[in-house]
Formats: sequence, structure tokens, C-alpha cells
Amino acid sequence: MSALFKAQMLAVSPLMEDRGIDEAYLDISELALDSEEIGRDIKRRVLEATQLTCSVGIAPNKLLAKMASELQKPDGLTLLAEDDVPRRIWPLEARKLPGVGPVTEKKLASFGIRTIGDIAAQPLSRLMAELGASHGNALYQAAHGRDERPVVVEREAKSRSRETTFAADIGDWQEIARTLVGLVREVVEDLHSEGVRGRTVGIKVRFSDFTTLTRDSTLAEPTDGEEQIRRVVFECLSRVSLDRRVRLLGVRVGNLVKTRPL
DNA sequence: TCTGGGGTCCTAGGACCC
DNA sequence: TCTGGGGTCCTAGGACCC
Repeated sequence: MSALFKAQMLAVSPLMEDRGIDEAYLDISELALDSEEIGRDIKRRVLEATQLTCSVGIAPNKLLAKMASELQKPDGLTLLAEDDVPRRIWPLEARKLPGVGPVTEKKLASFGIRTIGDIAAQPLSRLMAELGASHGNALYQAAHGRDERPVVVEREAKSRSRETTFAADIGDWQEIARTLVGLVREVVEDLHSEGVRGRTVGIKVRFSDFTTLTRDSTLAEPTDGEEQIRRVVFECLSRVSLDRRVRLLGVRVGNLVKTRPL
């Protein structure tokens, strides 16, 4: 996340969950101030530090806060209570519910489910049967505005990866090899700078027709060694038939463990 | 959005073990 | 000798998010 932005968020509350370059959750439940006043404070701070406006959502849980922040964009400040869900959330398109992407949206539409209210009106058992137990249950709870996830201040990374898309699709094995060697070096630098090692090493290959595949291999011991990771990467590559031109290559190291405290 | 570079989580099948 | 169930790990792919 942008350092300027992060500093402003932390100044408001140390209970901050980093959600990428320009998004964060703040737990302000222990602050004595009026929440709307806190919202205005956040917007003022961000504007002063970055010259950018932002949208703030204030709600009893992360899901509703996220949805509240989307209700008024850009430069919005929206308070949302649980009681507001039927009136303000249910009329929205299903796609607006976090967890509903293009694929799930299409699937829901095929059952005649078009709004978040439609999702909320379904029996839980049906959603679980159609979308899988985990996803179905998550969407059902979300459509009712329920979310128990805590604000997570420190999240340990599960994997590190680097990938690159070619300006023009390539078929040259030499260039593929060179690119992977470079990506391995970058991932290894990341592992070193973060003090982690990983046990699973893998590659990602996207072809010119956008089909994407992955190959990985798990070692007996975690490693951050460039040579060893490079060896595994080329072993993974040998399991891919390079019969089409390649658009993207990626290298990933997962199953991370800390090698030293930061 | 004819598609950038990170990530996370879930599912499913096979191997292996008890 | 044969059968079976359950648990865990690994691999691959898919959906989604910022």
C-alpha cells in the first residue's frame, strides 16, 4: 500500500488492515469519537497527504463497510447500518456483492437471480447446492449483511510470485528460458528481502489464446536458493508442451516460512 | 476492457498411509 | 486375502479481489 496513505490510516487507528495499494479497513469501534467525524478526518488526511479524494464506508462489519464505500463514489462518505440492508443493499445487482464475479453472476442469472435481494431470498440449501457449500454459504451470509471476519492487522504472505506479459507473443525457447531465469532472480530477491523461504516452486504459462496452466513441485525443505529454485522451475517447464506461442510467464514460491524476524 | 501484476481461497483427484 | 474408510499431502485449475 502506498506509504503516504498507510501512514494516514495508521494515524487514525492502529487497528488497520492493509488491502492493497489504495484500500484499508480500520477498526474504530474503540475510538471515542463520532464515527462520521472519523470518516471526515480520514478524508481530510488523505487529501492533504496525497492530493487525492477517497471514499469512506462506515458500518458494523467489513462487508458492509466495503459496500457502503462503493455506494458513493468518488469522494463519498457513507454510513450503513444493518437495518439499512433491505432498503439500500437488496436492490443492487448481484454483481455488486463481494464474491460475485462474472462467472457467478452468469450462473445466478441462469436461475433468475439478478439482485442481492434475490440472493437473500434463496434458501441457503439451494445456494450451497448450486455454488458449493463454502461459496454458497458465504454469499448467503453476505446478502444478509452478515460478516464476522475480524480486522486483521498483520497478515503473513502465503506466496511470492513474479510474472511478465510479453509485448508480442513469443515462440523462442531461448527467450522463454531467459525470462524465467530473470523472474526467478526477482522472486529470490523478494524472498531474501522479506526473510522467508518457500517449499513449493511453480510456474505459470499463458498462451496466445489466453489459456493458462500452472506446474509446481514441492520440496522436502523450504528454500530461498536461486539455483535450486531455477532447477525446479525448469523441471516444471519440462512438463509443459510449448506448442503455442507464449504470452505470459510467471514464477511462484509458496508454502512460505519465516527464516528470521523482520 | 480482448486482458497487467500481484495475491487469496476453494475444489477435486490421486497418492500414500494407517 | 480382500476390502474399506478416513486423513493428509500434493498438484492443477478456477474464481475472485485490488
